[in-house]
Amino acid sequence: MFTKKILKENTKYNPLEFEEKIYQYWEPYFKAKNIKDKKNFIILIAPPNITGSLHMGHSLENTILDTLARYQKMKGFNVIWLPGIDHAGIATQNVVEKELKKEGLTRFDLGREKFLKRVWQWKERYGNTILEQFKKLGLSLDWSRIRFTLDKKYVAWVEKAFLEYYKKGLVYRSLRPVNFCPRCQTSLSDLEIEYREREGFLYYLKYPLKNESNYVVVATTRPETMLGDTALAVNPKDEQNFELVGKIAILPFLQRELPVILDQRVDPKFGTGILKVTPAHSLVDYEIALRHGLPMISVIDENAKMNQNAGEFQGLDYLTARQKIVERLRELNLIEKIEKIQHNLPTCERCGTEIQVIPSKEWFLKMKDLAKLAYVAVKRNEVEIYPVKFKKPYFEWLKNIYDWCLSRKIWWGQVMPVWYCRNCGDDEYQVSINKPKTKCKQCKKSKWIRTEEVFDTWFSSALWPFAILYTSQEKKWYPADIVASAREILHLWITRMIFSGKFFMKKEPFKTVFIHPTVLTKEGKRMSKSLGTGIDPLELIGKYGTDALRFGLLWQMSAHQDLRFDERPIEQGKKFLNKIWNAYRFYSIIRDSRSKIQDSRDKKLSSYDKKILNSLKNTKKFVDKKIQVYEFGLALKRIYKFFWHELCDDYLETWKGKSKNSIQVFDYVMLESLKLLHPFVPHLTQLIYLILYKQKPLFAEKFD
RNA sequence: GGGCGGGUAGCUCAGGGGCAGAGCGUCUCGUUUACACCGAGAAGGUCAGAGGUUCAAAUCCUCUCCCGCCCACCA
Repeated sequence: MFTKKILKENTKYNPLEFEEKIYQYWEPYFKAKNIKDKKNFIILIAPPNITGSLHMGHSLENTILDTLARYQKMKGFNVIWLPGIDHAGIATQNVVEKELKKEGLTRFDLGREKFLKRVWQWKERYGNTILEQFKKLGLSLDWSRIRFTLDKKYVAWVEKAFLEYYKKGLVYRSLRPVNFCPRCQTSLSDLEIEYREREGFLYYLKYPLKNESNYVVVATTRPETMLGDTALAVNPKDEQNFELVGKIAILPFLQRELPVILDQRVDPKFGTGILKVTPAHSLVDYEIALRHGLPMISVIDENAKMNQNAGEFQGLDYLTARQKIVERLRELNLIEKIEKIQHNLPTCERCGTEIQVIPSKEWFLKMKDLAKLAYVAVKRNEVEIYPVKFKKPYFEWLKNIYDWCLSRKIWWGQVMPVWYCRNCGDDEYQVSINKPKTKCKQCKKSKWIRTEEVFDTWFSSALWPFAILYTSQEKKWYPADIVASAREILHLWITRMIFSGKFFMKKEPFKTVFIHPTVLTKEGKRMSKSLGTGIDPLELIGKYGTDALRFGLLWQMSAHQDLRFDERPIEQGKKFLNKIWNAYRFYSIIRDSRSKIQDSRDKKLSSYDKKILNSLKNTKKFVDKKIQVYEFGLALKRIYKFFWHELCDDYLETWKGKSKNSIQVFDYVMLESLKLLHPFVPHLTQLIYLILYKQKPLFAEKFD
């Protein structure tokens, strides 16, 4: 199929003509299996979202891993690397909701069941798009084992894990203020919130003091939450306001008595240094309330409207209520001043709606002991985080961790194995995978209905390593040797995998975490679709081919430094491919023109032979050293220099005209160079191998 | 606010106490049978600024200025 004719006739190499064919040729050889006498090298993929489309981050991350995979294969390891995708709760639900919106529908019009059917349809149709795009990167993944986080087996793992946590007393249900998106109608974790800078006002409100003609001035951006105030607080170091401590302020409108307390979370420099404590609608205030035993009074509901505790303002939207309250306070002469300020508004990462903090009954996972497991695993180097500078934020996060809110009130996701009593409501519950046979303690009946709450997506992906690697068939594949990840999911994903693995498997899920560089724009800004600063890797593949893209990315990559993306190295890569192509054309011509017998008589090595052999040896040594520390850029640059300048410009030139070089050395150097190039520019080197050498995958060859 | 990193040739970056480097770009020359997606060569730098340590600083220390990334968050 790939004959010498191709090599002879093409003075230029066109990657677009061959790369797809080469990939098809490889696919059967990507199958993962256990091999006797070979040590495994296991790579854990970061499953992309089913809504995703290939971006530079994926491209870099997986190019690094594929290069490593091929390199390790050629070093003699049995490499295992399985593909998978994540159902990505809110992200996916939002995509389908957007689709519905075009038809003038909301998910509530369809109802839960029909909506979920629709999401599954969407998943069947588009869910594998990103994996198809992964193939375009040339990744050596075993496509016969695609895993999905809502596969039957996977779902079973997640349920089992939750049940196990529950039995050990680590799961609890509690009323607690959570971040809530009134549009998505779901609670959100801190990590799903985006702070957007907006112009707003800082209102200085007067709270009269009990039995005094004086008043206290409190600054707030959200006057409507005052109706839920249960205290005022000042910082213990704040001498100016210290005299207020112990006094009682009176809440306007509702006449509630608010004690003035001390708490270190208060910033004495903000506003007047006095904080109004609203435990139901602020996470910081809730923390203060816990410390001081303050009551929690909710005044805003899940639709961002004022509820029955809001007195005369009940039923108003929170913004309208804010206006009304300010108006009324003005009438009462209880506003000192209003200042314009820039502040960061918490918004829903997915839809941009302003977040409301409201109390909600949610399921929590106690983090104290689990955090310790994760902490110790890295402290003892059971898990190596590289570059090491990421250890510090890792430890800090674990030290200051809060309990993890596991439940979500969206529709798309894995439903929790929780049952509520039909008669008595959600205060009576059972945690069980199947419908419980027990009776409700209250009504003594057995009318259980399953909850509609789903798990936080990250709870499910935290189990990814053993859910995909530790199946009956492939038990030996846990733990993995390496996982690569972007910086921003260190806590969201990596940390949670570590304690999950330690808790359930009693063993770390991977030995090494490589936090790879972030791909920035040429101006050094973040690449982002919404900002329009992203560059589509597929376009670049269409323009230069996959090998060139891989070359360009790796060329720019350093293990420690973020990369400002530049297209020129990709162009350079394409030129390099042509150089390689022509070098082997030349080799083929020379090889054909000399008979083996004639040359094998000459066993003495020329100075050129010695020089190139020495250079090859040094290059290999250098490359090996750099790959071990993930310096793929430096490794590639060394190979480039060796091949282009030392091999082509100097050594090959000595084969023109009469040559006293050894043909054995020539053969050896050309084959070893091809192998050395392969992990970096796989398609081209494979093509040459098929033409000039064997009908075999090049990655099955071992380095000499 | 906390943490991390960067500022070296026109551009992208390497180097990390001992003669300032690479690739791309620019300029000059070269159409000899692998490749013009090429070859030979050249120009181009106060290593952000100031101070210090040292026989010696781009490199180590202190400060200043500028740029960025991640996390937290302003009531």
